[in-house]
Amino acid sequence: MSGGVDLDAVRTFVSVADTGQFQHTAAEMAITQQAVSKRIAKLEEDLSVRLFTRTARGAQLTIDGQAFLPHARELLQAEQRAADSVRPGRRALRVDVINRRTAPAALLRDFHRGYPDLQLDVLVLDDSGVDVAIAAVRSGAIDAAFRAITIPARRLPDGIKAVRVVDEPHQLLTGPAHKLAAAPAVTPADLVGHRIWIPGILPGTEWATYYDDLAAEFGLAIDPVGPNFGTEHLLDVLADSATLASLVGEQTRLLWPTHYDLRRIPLHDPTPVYPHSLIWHRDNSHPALATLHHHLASIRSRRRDTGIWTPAWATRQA
Amino acid sequence: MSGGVDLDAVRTFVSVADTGQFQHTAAEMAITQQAVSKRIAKLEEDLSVRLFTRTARGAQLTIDGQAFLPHARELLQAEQRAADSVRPGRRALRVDVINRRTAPAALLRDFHRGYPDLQLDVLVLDDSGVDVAIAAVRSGAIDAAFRAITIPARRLPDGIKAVRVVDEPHQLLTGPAHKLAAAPAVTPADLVGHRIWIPGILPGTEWATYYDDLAAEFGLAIDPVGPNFGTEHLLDVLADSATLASLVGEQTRLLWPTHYDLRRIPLHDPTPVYPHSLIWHRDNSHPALATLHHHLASIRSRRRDTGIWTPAWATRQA
DNA sequence: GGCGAGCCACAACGGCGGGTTGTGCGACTA
DNA sequence: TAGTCGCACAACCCGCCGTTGTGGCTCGCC
Repeated sequence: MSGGVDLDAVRTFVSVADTGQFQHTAAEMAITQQAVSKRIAKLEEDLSVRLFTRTARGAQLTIDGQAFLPHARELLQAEQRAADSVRPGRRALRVDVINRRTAPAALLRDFHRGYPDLQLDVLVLDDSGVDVAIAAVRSGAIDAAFRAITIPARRLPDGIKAVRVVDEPHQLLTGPAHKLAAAPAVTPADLVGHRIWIPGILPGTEWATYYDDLAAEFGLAIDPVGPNFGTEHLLDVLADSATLASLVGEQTRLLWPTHYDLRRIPLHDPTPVYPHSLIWHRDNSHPALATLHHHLASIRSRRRDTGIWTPAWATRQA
Repeated sequence: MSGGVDLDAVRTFVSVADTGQFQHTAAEMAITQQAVSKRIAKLEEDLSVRLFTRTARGAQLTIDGQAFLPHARELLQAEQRAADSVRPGRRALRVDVINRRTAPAALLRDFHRGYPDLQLDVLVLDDSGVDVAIAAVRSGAIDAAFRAITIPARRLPDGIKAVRVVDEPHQLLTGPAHKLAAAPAVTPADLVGHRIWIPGILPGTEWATYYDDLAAEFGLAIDPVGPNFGTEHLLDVLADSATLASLVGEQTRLLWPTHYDLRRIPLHDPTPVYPHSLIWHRDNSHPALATLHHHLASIRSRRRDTGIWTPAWATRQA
């Protein structure tokens, strides 16, 4: 029960399965036939199963070998993808999002669906904050970031570019017992006096800035404090509460038990939207970055410009 | 450019990423802290990238490390699946099909969709022929097989059971210039005098037996000979031919360029169906096998019993 | 500010895994 | 039956990777 599988052995196995002969593989991999024999033998011992039947003119897959083969190929491809994800120079396009349930994440899923051949890595930088993202883009560690730009455009570091690409409308999320649960739509003014609970927002982050401004603008009681026990817990509390509500992005896909009977209620007059900008470096020549720009250009036309609200700092941007 | 990645190093990497400390990982993996340090260092060298920033109270992922982490997890899962596919005793349910484009393969895809947690391996035994499949089931090398049983039920080896589960209707496949291309449906009798081309059928296989009987029954000219250049070639030839047609399973999903304009024409009065039986061993106690039986039972009711044709040997079965 | 604690890296050493060469054995062929 | 082809076993040996021992760095605490 060593458990561990040697990838070189797996590579050797696949080669033998393809060529049908230990010797071919030996030549191909520039080792001796005996080494191939040993590798296969060890792999068979590790898996405690026989992979080939040795005949006088080669090796033939056993049924176990046939079952193992596709998994072996998949394993090697996974290794390739893993190595490619950090390969300096020609790695996957690396894009940062604030979190995986916001509109940009959904947008990137669509992008990936449209260009499945492009290597794409979506990641969530641990320390939230635009500065961190900008620094990462500047250093070349990541290729792009979807963030809300809370600082004036002219103060961006040299070479850093940013364009507002996605406005994510917010919706009110309530349980069935909430006073606004039956409303077809509500305005921000309707929310005055109601408690809005958005747990897990750390002070000083983009989120905090946005919700602070939103609360100040409309006189709302947005309560960002309180421990974040995860989305499930939030939904759990909302489902039973007549006084608490929350705000979620329109495209945020949440899963909850049907008996929770939560409601999503659109916001109007105006609709608060979260302004996501794409941030990238002027000199970044990653080919997939151009493709991403292209993809975004085809989407940007769908953006609404009237009836929406954003913080003052967002309207100062290009 | 060693290229090869050591899975033990990857395991170590993931552990350090989770715990945040080399020492924790060392204790967890029952090795020394120095060994962990070396493994990570070597992995970083292999990938020529820095994965952690070492601090005074632990190790923190770099951005490259964050990008690598999900791929590393995926890689380890792939290793697990590969090992599980042959793990004696509790390996994945192993089911043989005649080929991956027939109805049983589609059925297994549905089965897998319905029970995604079950480990399932679909394989195509190289040497076609029922006997091979039966022998494999008998030896326990595979758990089940979808095959056409061409021998009487009573002659099955002891312990081997078989039940006819899927009848796959055949359709005529023609190019736009074919004389029958515009017909909404045809009968086998309509095919007399037309050339039916089904390349790649080896003599002595289940397929050959079936098509021989079909041809004899209705006086058809089914031409199984000729080299098999692959499906693309077959479609290519059909698209341009006014005299050649082929037979395909109703559920066979073929992809062809739209300008080929190929037609699938149902067969009636009677509809030739290919009788797939599930073959398994009475004493096989693999839990997923019971689930498969359950799944099949819920489907079997959809089988038509009238207006179909099968070879005589098929009707002799239970 | 100095001292101790915690955590990681470097150095020297040793065992063993995995490569090599050399040889043997079984199967198919002429 | 001799020859060839293809894989396995044996002996050897190098290098990798683990160990122990130690040093350096950065905290936090008195």
